[in-house]
Amino acid sequence: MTAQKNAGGQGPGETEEEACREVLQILALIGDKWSILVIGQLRDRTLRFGELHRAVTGISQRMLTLTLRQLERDGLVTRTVHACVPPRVEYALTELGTTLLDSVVAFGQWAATHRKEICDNRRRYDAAHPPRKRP
Amino acid sequence: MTAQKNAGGQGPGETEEEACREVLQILALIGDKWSILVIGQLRDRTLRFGELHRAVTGISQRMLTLTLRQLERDGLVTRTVHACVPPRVEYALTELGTTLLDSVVAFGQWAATHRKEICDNRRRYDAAHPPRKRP
DNA sequence: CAGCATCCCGACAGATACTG
DNA sequence: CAGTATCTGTCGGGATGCTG
Repeated sequence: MTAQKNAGGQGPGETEEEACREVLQILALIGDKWSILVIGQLRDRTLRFGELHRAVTGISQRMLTLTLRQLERDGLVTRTVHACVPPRVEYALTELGTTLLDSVVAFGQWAATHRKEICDNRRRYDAAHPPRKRP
Repeated sequence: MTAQKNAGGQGPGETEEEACREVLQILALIGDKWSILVIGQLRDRTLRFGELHRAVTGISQRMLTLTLRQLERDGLVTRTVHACVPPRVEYALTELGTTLLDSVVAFGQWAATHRKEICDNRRRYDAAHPPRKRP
């Protein structure tokens, strides 16, 4: 099925290399510590900056801003400024953002399913490979 | 569906917080630039260290070693040393590793499908938000 | 061949202070 | 309230050199 293979396929002068890089770049998005957490918070309702800041425990103001900017840039969230005082800025998931979240959750299923197994593997490995002795 | 919710669920004294952290940690695994590339190379055959080094373009010896150690620790790949000279070390995907790859590929579908859309969004955003003027 | 040890640099996260 | 600006420390990761 070439149509399948070419879903989101390369453009005319585009190499597979380039496409691969882009995909990796997108994968990195979900590896990002904060992105998924922020998106997760926006799952079922729009939130204000401060609400997000409180909801995502541990994130700094700076990181929240940067993360939101990136998500906005990618078209995963919308940023709506209400012209009033005090300022009121609301963030919401776009449809694209929702589909991303769904996919990530699907992958999260894998992680949840194999979490224990992986942790066990780690413990076993660490037991078998003790931290260097210094005689 | 509580059974669903508890797939890979928490142990006795384990908080949801901790479980969440672990899942995030696993998600970070695939955000890692090299992990997926290495795993991808091992998709259909076992490879030697040098072969991997050549196959994964751009990776440094150091990063390849570290990546492989992490994957081995997590039980995603096996490391087999053949006692001969010159040394011969072979890496292969475990079953767990295979299921991970499958899941990642599934997510990769999402990325491939929306790649263009995201890139367009970025271009549009960058056009609308020119890099700061300094008067 | 496979891989560990060391040095080193740039990127990036956190804290803090200031502004529309 | 919702940011921006700046400084600073850390840390990932590349290059290099040495071993089993």
